[in-house]
Amino acid sequence: MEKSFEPAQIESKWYERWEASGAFQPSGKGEPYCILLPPPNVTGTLHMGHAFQQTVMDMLARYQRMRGMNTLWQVGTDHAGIATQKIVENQLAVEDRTRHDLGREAFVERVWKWKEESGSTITNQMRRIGAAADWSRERFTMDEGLSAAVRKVFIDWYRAGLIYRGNRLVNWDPVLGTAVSDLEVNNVERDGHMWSIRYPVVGSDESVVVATTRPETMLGDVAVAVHPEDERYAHLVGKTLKLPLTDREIPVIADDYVDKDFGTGCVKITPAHDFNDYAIGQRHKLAPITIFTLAAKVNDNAPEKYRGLDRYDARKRVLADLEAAGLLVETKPHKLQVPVSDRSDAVIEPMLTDQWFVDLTSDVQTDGRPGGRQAITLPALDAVRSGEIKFVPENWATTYTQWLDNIQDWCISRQLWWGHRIPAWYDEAGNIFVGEDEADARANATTTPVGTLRQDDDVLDTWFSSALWPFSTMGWPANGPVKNERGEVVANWEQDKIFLPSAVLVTGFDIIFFWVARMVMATKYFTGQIPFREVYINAIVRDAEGQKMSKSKGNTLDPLDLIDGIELEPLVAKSTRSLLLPQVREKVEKRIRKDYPNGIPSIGTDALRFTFAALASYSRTINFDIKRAEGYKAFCNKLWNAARFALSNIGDRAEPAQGIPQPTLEVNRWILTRVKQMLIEVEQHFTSYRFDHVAQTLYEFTWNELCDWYLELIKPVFRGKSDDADTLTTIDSKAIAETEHTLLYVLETVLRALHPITPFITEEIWQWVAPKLALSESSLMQRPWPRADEIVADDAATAEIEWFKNVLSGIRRIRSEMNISPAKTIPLLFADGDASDRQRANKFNPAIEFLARVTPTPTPHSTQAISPPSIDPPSFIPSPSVSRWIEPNTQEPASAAAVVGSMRVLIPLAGLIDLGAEKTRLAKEISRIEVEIKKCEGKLGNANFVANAPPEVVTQERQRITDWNTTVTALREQAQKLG
RNA sequence: GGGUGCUUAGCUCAGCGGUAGAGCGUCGCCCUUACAAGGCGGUGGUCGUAGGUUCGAUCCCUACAGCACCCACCA
Repeated sequence: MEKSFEPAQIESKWYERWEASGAFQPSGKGEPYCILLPPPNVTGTLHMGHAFQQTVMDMLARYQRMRGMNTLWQVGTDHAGIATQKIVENQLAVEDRTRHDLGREAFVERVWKWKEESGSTITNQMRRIGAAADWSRERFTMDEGLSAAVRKVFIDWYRAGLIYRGNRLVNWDPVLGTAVSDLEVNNVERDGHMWSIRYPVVGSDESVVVATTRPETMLGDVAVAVHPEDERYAHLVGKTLKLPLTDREIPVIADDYVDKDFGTGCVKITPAHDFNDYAIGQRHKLAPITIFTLAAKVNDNAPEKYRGLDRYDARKRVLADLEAAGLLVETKPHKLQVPVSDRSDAVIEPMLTDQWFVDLTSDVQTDGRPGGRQAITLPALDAVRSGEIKFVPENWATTYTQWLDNIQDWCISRQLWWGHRIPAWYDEAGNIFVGEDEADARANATTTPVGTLRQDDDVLDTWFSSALWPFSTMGWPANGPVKNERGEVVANWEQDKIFLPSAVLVTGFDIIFFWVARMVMATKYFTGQIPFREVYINAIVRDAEGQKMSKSKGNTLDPLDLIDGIELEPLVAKSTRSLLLPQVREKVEKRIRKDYPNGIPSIGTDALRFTFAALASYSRTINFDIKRAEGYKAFCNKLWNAARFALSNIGDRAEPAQGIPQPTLEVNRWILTRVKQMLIEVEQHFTSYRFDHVAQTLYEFTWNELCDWYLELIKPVFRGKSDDADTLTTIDSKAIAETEHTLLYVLETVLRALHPITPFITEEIWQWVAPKLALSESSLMQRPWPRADEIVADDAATAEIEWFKNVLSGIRRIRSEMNISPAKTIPLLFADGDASDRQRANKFNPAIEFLARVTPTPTPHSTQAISPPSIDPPSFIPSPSVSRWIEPNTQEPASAAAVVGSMRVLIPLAGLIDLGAEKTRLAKEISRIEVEIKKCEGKLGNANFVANAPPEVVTQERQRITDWNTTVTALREQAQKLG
């Protein structure tokens, strides 16, 4: 093995070997366990959020696979309608062309070409994270198989009356030229104005004043509304107003939507460009007047002078004209929420257009069939309410159910070219025909088509196909095997439906509505099953200061840069490349030079994954700090070196050790006990998705138990090995053999337990370890998860080792506090204590001498052969009887002391220790314990405590006070001896 | 307006009814033959505020304050 851990050297080889071995595919044996990858946008590149989420999925998949589950991690990518179309349109823009220059067919072909060339960026990056996903089943939402599912779902829902086409007010993105769903609109606070405009009453000197943030929409006003109980305006209801700047007259209507106390209490009503106004217009049967084109320019319904103006130019003109007419009463600054398109940042314009909708709100259809609420929404709601689907952390269930309780119909048509084209045709009379293709649509027609049929130009919302992911990827609705474009079988519903429901969905809270809810709806409806049993909502990754990562802030991190490391200059270059504004570029560059003066060090995949695991508590954000990742790289190095230590001490065994060790030495029995506890905890934490605790448990075991203690404690055993083999007694070689076996077993077990988090380093080390244990598997990936119940715990051995650790810690503390060099050998004596202390001191003497650098006891017969030990079972190595013990009532040298139970561990002061400093140290220790004793006495002196607290708590408290008293007595005695 | 979180050591976070923990940082001593990406030891917290429940509250309840995020919004 190399001297230190070099991730780059070992990561490159293992992934390909694993994948080639078929280890990523379902074994076909055991209980099905499926994880669905939220298909990333095919346009995407891996960011920290992906890396985190995928690490979580990979840990689960690897863990369950080792546990013997028939594990499928289903992967694929999403066609991402708008995002992908935009990329290719941007390419065309460079050539000074638009998609319309190419025409639909050629454009779509070009997008496909782009997808073939660039669409696997993100999946290749996933491989660098170590994702053990089944790539042989990789799917794309526009695969033929998945497209067939989309068509069937659309047609079935249409025929069930659950999809309808309607002329409705929708969120229109005038830049992208398409409708978007409610979810794709963000409300952004902007500084604007509130304008008050006077509308004269026809045939009167009176007038009303309305307030608006969008004065240009007055051109489309159809009424002014007041509250029905507003006495100020009661006499005007039913009267007519002169709509300024136009030749139209509009009524005053009464509607209790109006808030009497807001503004003037009068609201202008523009049903064609405002959702609330639309509802009011419907209630009062007022025909909406659309005044904008789809590009948000004023149309021919407005007076001529405004036509063709962009909505913001129109606003200026309208205001100027109102001002000139003396009808602009007031202008004041006003903060308002502006609806902005998620994809283009364009301000959304509500527009009346023909669109397709999924009914999610009606209870019963006019013909008596169940409406969308009954058929789709409520089953999705019940799946979570009933607990059939569980959210982790569970409070997200509230978010889910509240959204479904207030859901609107889902606008599924998009005026794009890239996507699943809607399987609907229109005849020349405007009748609708839906089917797999034109022939099928005709065959299923209920009316005779008039003239030729023309297919709907629109495509479906990207999320429509994502909603089907849990069953479309399993081969639904085909009867037999589904093949990809290369002719390989990727799914077969008859076999693969065992993976439905999947075990857990790992995803971000931001797509609970977009995706999670819709998968439940569609999967429930079409398969009768839930799509997944649990939904683990992962945290959002922020920077070290808790700020959102964004390119314009310059605080993003590329997971691959963390893995590979990157020099400062290339980092600056790549971080500023896509930034357009010079001042932003400058700011970002400055920040990067400040944050990473030396670039980013290479952390390696394993350390990055360990960091993600360690951060994955139930908190909803995690702050990623490179410092932390560097700490976990150190952990990897620690593990690496522990393995080197083990392997170099064991050397080439003639015969490999096999099976689970049954050692007799306490130190070995103790570490096995600790391994058992560690495994039990790790399993619990996996079950509850507490990856932070999984990581912490493994970290602490590996570092604080295995490395800090076990490896140190067995050094005295192995020290015997370096001696001439002839001088070893039988017991020595037995002790060495069982220790080697235990060490190998423990190391191999911890490698298995760590493998889900750090697959690369564990595999690499395992390859060195496996031959020495005669393991038949060729890869750690094939090893079973270590079972805690195979290991026997030994509490007695644990008590022995705890005693020993206390003695050693006591000596170390004295050394440190008294400034005795760790290299200096010191004398050691024991006093007081009981019989078991004597026995233990005797037994552990050689280990104490070795590990605490203690002067060996002069043994009268040191030249003679070592006598057989009187203790059974043998300890580290057999020990001659020692003469460290100070008998009662004998003179003892002035010493520094540590107390273990009732025993005093003494280091004689002569020449080593400052008497005054030792007195101070003792006094401090005594007063600390006295405080504890006071606390205990306070509790036990309280009759209510003794009467009401659980008996075991009272017992525990009594035990504590006894222990403290023992310790403090010994300390006081020591203090007194020092004078 | 409705909802959901968070507030614990200098920083980032666990803990959650019965002795306040980790990592990083910091301080001291050590290049001790697995590891200086290391070892050993130390420092550091009246657990946001105020009440309540309880024998006992960082933990449960109530109110308040501050900070986030989500949803819906008054023209």
